[in-house]
Formats: sequence, C-alpha cells, structure tokens
Amino acid sequence: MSDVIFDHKECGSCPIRHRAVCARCETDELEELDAIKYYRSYEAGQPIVWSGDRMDFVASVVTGVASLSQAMEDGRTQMVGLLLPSDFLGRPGRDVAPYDVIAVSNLTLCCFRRKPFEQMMIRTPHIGQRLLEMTLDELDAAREWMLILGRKTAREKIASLMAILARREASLGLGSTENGMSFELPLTREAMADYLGLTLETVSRQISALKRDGVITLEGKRKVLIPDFDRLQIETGDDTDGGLMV
Amino acid sequence: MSDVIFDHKECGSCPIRHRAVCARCETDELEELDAIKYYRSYEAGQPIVWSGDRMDFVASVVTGVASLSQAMEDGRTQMVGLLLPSDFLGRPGRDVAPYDVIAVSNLTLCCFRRKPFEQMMIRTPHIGQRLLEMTLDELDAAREWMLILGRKTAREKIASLMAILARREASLGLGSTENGMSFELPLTREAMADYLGLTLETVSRQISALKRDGVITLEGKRKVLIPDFDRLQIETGDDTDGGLMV
DNA sequence: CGGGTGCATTGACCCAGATCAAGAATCGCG
DNA sequence: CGCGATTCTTGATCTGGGTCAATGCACCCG
Repeated sequence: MSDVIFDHKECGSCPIRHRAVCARCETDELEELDAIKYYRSYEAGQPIVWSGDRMDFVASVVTGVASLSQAMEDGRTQMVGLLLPSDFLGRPGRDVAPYDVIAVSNLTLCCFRRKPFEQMMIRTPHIGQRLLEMTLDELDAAREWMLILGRKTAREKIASLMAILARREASLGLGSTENGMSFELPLTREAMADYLGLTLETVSRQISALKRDGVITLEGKRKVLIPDFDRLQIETGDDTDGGLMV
Repeated sequence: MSDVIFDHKECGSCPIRHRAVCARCETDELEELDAIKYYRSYEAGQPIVWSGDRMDFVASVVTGVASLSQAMEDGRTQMVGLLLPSDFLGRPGRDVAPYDVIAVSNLTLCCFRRKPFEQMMIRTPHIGQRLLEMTLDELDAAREWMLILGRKTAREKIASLMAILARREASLGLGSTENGMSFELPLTREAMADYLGLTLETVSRQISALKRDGVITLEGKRKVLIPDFDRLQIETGDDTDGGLMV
C-alpha cells in the first residue's frame, strides 16, 4: 500500500502520513493538525462507534487493531474491514458511521476533530488527494476480500488471511527472522471467522490443517511463523504475480 | 446514492454529473471537458480492459451495464462491481486497471482522456471532492456486498440482488407500475452467479423458488416484477431500516 | 422449416463446511 | 494455587449448495 513506514512510537500529527515522513505537509499545517488532535484508548472488545452513530472525529490508528463490521439482526455478522496501525478511520464529509467499529485488541487512536479537519482539507488539496488514494486502496482491499468471500475454500481463506497479515507485518519492517516471517495474530478465532465468512470451528480446523501440513507453525495460539511464504502464497489460490494487499 | 437523475438521452460532458444538472460546473469547465471527451460502444460480452492493462481514459456509463471482476487462474471468477448508467469507470491518478472490465450488455461509454482530465481535476477541487464522494459510495457498496457474500443464504443473495436492481431502477425514476416495481434483468444467470458467489444452477433454482413463493414474477426470462417490495426486503434478511444501496 | 447454438431449468447425488456437543488449554483473579 | 471463565480444539452428524447430467426453450441462420 505504501512505501512509507509508520513509526509506532510516536503518533504523527499529520493524519495522512506520519509527521517524520510526510513530505508534503508544511510546518504550519502540522501545527494546525496538532491543535485539533487528541488521543483515545480502548480496551479489547470495546465498541468505538455503532452503525448510525454520529462521529465527530476522524482518526488514525496508532497501536492495536479495530474492526469494521456489519450485523444482521439475527446475529450473523460480517467484518468488512480491519484497521491496523497507520490506517485511517472515518470519512471526511460524512459524519454518520456506516458500520460498527470495535476495538479488537487494546487500541490507541489519534483523533482529529471533524469540523476543523474538514475545513483544513478544503484549504489543503493534497490532503484530499491523499484521502482519495487511501479510499481507493480500501476499495481495492474490499474487492480483494469479495473474491476471498465469494470464491475461496476455507483453507484458501485462512491462507489468504495469514498472507495478508504477514505482508502487512513485513511492510512495517517487522516480523522477518532467519527462518521465515512471523507475526502475532491480532484476532481471536471468532473474529477471523467473522472476517472470512466461516464459523470459528472451521477456522480452528483449517489452522490445524495448515499447521499439520507444515505451511505455518504456531507458538502458543497467537504467534504465527511462516517458514516459506511462497508455499503459503500457493495455498491462497491467488495468481502468483503479486496481487492486492490490505 | 444521488438525488440527481441521470438523463440517458444525452451524455453530459460533465463526468461528475450530467451537464444539465451539474450545478457546480462552470461553463468553461464544461467546454474543457467537451474538448477531451469521446464515445465508445461495446457489444455484450466484449472486454473493455483486462486487469493489468494501462487505461488512458476515465469514463462514465451512458447506457448498458459493465462488470468489474477478478479471476483466479483456475477459472473461478468473482464479480466485484457492477457499473450501471451514470456510474463512473476508472481511477484518477491510477492508470493500471486492477480488474477485468467487461461489457455485460451492449454498452456506451463517454470517455475522457486521462491526462487532461487529471490536470483539470487538480485545478478544479470540487471534481476531486465529488470523486471522493463517489469512491466512498463504491466502498459502501463493496462492503454491503461483503455481507451478502459472506453471510447470506442463496435465497437471501438472490433477493438482495433483486432489491438492489429494483431500487436502482426506481432511483432513475423508472419501473414503477400500478401493481409493483418492475425492471429488466441486465445479467445472465451466469453473471448473477459470478456476482453472488454461487453457481448458475443455484441462481436458477432460487429464482424459481422466489417465483413459486410469489415474491417475484417473471415475464420471459429477463423481465422481473416485484409485487410487494417490503416482502422482498424481508427475504433479503437485512435490517428493515433502509440500509446501503448500490 | 429444421437443426444449431447458447441460455435456462430441473433432477440426482455428493461433499465442504455448518451445527451440535464434548473436552482441553490458557488466563486471569481471589 | 485453585477454580471459574474464556478461548480453542476435536469429534460426530447434518445439510445447503456444488457438481454432473439431461432436457427445455428461444432465436438465428442456411
């Protein structure tokens, strides 16, 4: 998605890029953003906003994971997006949340008050351009996910999720070890099931199967090691020439 | 999506809104757009661009239907978007197509050459804003579709598709009759299957079932009549308080 | 007007993944 | 350290929708 690495240790005041690496933001713009920002923390499992709620802020994820999901009134739910550090939450110009947003793990957001942020966006065209780019990226990710949901087998779905998380970890410059890539699973089996359109039992079984077949290794229940990424890539069923990523 | 009705009879030169109704475009902007536009027609089934191709234009659909789809190399395909009249094709700032675009029916596009269009976009902020809005709408539609793909039964999927097409027809001011809403199915059973993550046999069976149960009526194979939209809405499994629409 | 050719319907069978149910592992927390 | 609450794993069974196959139905074209 981006060649720029987000620095977890400091939340930049530039919502579009981390302060240290935002080449396009001028000093006065950064100060302006500083003036309207504040931080919020959430516990794992805590709701951030419900579908239909007014949101008076937009935010960028500093640490932790949040999910966007849609629920049917009979209890079936489908996760429609996963927000990892450096991802953006909220939609400029639209103050009603279209999905439930839930903190999947402990979470810190860097929030910007909506009104001044939108005013600033109007005055500063490159922010709008950047948001369009980010929205197009999200759209690509959503459509990639439609292929996963509509056409992949349970095993391919799990492999795809692992590949996406591993790539995401790598894009942050983390997780590479001498014997493969590794990352911490930020999701429970149930959350994975909600993301993949499966049941948690099927998720568990397919993870066990991939482990049995040597495609992945688990340390505990949450730490995943990918000894051979190409092998995993094959299991996803995707074209080999790099597709889209979350 | 929009309160503005697109006039099929004339393709406006404003890509964002039909000329007659684009309140924000100035005369000189419209003339500038006129200078870079041209029309293209495609036969049903004809490819428009393949995933990975360079696109030197963006376009708006004048008549007909186009699909965006992703293919797995073993032949499984998933449609990830459906472009109906007044929808926009292409992504400013990105000249490589991320999906296959195929004319589902006979199709006319109003195309704008990419370079001048992008230059114009930079100079004319409201066009960029409008594109951000449209992209957010597409994102909502994609995520709505993720719920359909991930969690709905075959019957609910078919009902959802019918509801979406009926609503779309209504939003163009068409299709209302004294005994319900009606519309022409722009998709073959196979295309519906690709859209819904089903097989064409299941699509056919579920359409028959909905017909048998009086939820829909067919005239021929393509003309659909919805005697009671609320009944159809219930069959979709969605919340009754109006959700998102395509 | 007869036989292609491409869509659509319907039937018979099967299997991937859901559902139901029982434990096992892990993590608090007093 | 123990015991309750989660979360995860595994097994047994069931079923919605996939697969394979036959047939029906239009419409075109020679």
